[in-house]
Amino acid sequence: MNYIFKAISEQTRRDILDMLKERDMNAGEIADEFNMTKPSISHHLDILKRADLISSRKDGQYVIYSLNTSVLEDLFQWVYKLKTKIDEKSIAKRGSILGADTAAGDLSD
Amino acid sequence: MNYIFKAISEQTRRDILDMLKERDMNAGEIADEFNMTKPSISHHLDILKRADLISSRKDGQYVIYSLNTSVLEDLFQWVYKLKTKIDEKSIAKRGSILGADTAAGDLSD
DNA sequence: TAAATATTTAGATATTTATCTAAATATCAA
DNA sequence: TTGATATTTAGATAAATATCTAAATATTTA
Repeated sequence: MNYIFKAISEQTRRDILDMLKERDMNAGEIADEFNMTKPSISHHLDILKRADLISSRKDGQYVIYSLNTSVLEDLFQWVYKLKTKIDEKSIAKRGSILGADTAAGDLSD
Repeated sequence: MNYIFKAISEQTRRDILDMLKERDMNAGEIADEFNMTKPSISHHLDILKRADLISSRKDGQYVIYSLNTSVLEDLFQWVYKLKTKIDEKSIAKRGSILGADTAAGDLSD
C-alpha cells in the first residue's frame, strides 16, 4: 500500500489520475496539460505505474495511459475504516454495504 | 486537501492514525509504539495536526491526541470517485448513497 | 521551591524527491 | 533510409523531509 500513498501524495500525480478518470490519454497529451517538461511527467507516470494505479499500452509511436481502478479498493477501504472508526472485524461482518468490488480484507501494509 | 495527502503518505503517520482509531492516546504512549525518538513522533503529530487529521487536548502534563474523522470525508470522496470513475456532477446528483456525512462537494484543491 | 516527568522547539544532517537538460530509443512518413 | 515526432533514460541539482541530539517549556510531586 505504501507505493499508492506515495504516488497520490503529489498534486501533479493526482491531477493525472483525475484526467485519466475521464479518458485514456497518451504521454504527450498528459504533458501538454502541465507547465512541466515531458521527462518530468514521464517520471510521474512511472511512479503511478509502479504503484499500479495506471497501465500503459503502446499504440504506434504513442504510449497510451489508462487508470487502474482495482488497486484503489484497498486505499478506499483504509480511508473508509478510518473515517468511520470501525475496526476490521466488524466491517468485514457487515459486508459490502458500499458497493465495494471486493470484500474488506486485511489492510495491514 | 494537499496537506491530508502529504500527511498520510508516511507509514509512521498512518500507523498513528490507525492507533488513534482504536482509542485516544497521549504523546508518550504513541511514541512508545515506535522505534523512534519522542521529538520525531512529535513532529509527525504536528504534521497530522496541521492536516486537521487529529486534535490534541492537554490533560495535566500529558497531551492527549484523538482522531478527527470529519476531514477524511473529502479524501474518501476523492478516492471513491476515482475508484468508480464517476465525475463530480453525477455523484452529487445521486446524493448520499455511501453513508457520507456530507454531500459530495467541489474536490478541487 | 526543587526535582522529576512529559512534551515541544531549535538546529543539524542525511535521504528522498521533483525538476531540469541532454541524450537515447522507438516509430512513422516521405 | 533519413528526418521528424514521441517517449524514456541518465545524470545533475535544488528543495523537501525524516530523523537525531540538545535545550526549552510546562506540569506535577515531594
